[in-house]
Amino acid sequence: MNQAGYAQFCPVSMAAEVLCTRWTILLLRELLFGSTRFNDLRRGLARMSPALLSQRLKELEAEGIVRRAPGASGVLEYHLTPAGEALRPIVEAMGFWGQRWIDSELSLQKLDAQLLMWDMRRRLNPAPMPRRRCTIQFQYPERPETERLWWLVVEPGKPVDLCGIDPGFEVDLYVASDLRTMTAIWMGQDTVRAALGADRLKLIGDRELAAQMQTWLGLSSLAYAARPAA
Amino acid sequence: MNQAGYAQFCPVSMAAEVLCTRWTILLLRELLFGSTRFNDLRRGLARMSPALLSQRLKELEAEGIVRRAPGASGVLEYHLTPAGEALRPIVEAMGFWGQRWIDSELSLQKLDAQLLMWDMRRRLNPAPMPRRRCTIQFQYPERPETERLWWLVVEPGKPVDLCGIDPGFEVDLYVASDLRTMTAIWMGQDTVRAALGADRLKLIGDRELAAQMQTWLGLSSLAYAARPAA
DNA sequence: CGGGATCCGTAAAGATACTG
DNA sequence: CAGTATCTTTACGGATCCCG
Repeated sequence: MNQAGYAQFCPVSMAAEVLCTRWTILLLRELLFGSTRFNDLRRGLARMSPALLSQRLKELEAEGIVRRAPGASGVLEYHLTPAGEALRPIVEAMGFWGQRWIDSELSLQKLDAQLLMWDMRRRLNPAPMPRRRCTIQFQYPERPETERLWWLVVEPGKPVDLCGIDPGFEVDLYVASDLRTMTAIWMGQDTVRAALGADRLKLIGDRELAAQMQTWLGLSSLAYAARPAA
Repeated sequence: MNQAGYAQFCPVSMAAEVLCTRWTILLLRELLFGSTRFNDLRRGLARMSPALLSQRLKELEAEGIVRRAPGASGVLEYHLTPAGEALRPIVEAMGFWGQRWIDSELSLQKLDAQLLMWDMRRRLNPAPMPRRRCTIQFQYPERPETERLWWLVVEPGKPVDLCGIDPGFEVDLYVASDLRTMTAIWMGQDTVRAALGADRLKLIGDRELAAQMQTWLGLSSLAYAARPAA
């Protein structure tokens, strides 16, 4: 973006020089939503090359938005500084605008199972689930093999685990739908109940877990801006 | 920015595809601040090529953010649609963030007399001025010739006029300073009184007009987010 | 496996000139 | 006034490789 940027003293211009380069807003979204490690960031930014991710992280560090430091385990972690945390209203405002003014059909043409599952892992609410390990398998039968099957493993006291290959545990609940339906539920444009009723979603297994799905699933943090169906 | 964009259903991603291309945020700033014509937009975007400006306007029109139509005088005008007006919180949030977190020294290294004067023309408040035509000349003696002298002509009932060449009227007030000082005043980081006291600003002419300068000058619409001097 | 660096082809943007 | 046309420079994407 730079070769001296826009050369304007206006603070909008100064901010745009920092924020409006390719992938930067999405990288900040991942950091604001809690990812801290290089390869976790990559999971939310599937089509961003690692070279560019590395470059952007360095730029954000130089601009005082990101701090790079080894975490508890000794592995490098990237955290937002106060200046970076202060960007949250901007990223949220962009999300709300997108929800309100972009045709949801356009969004639903850009399905991404990895991004959806990764975001679900992050927002899943274990509170209404049984106090034991629960394994939930998601099936998207129409997708290519690499993104057809996913497992979420929820264990009390541990972070939720997302697997793309069978973790070997007995499955408590099977969730089957097309990826579009699950994405629409996640974005607040559809509901578990409506999708079940219209046969776009099937739940097989633990009755309790199935009944509570709308609750433990949570929703995208941007879902509450959703436009009511036209 | 595109070759299929980011390929993510997330609304932040959808918004970023629209907003985070070079010059787009600054173009929206100009439209949000009230410019409607191609060459007026160019005045606020000095280093943007007309080819790219034309391209961006077409893109924004295709995205439903800008409407292109002939104005009352028959000349083409660009206006924001409701979807475009809804972007105001985002652009404002970026301005506030820039004011709060970018070192003002960095901003003041990107002085731009044309941008400053054009913004002053837009925000000038004629209310405290005499009820007759007033001509104010600004001098930036250290600048290259093309941006050294500016005239603001304020006439009751007419839009404020900005000239880069002598309009020929008798000057009511001469304002002389370095461009940095006037920009800092405009951004709320300095005041007329302080600059006068420190001899960074000189006012010659109508006493009344000079005394009221801080009032009729107005300030950048982003000035109230200014960080107090360290 | 985490965290990158390198190389090369393509796409976007800048500079400048020109036009209906 | 409201843009095109053309040419050069820069940024980005994608594949591959490296190293602790």
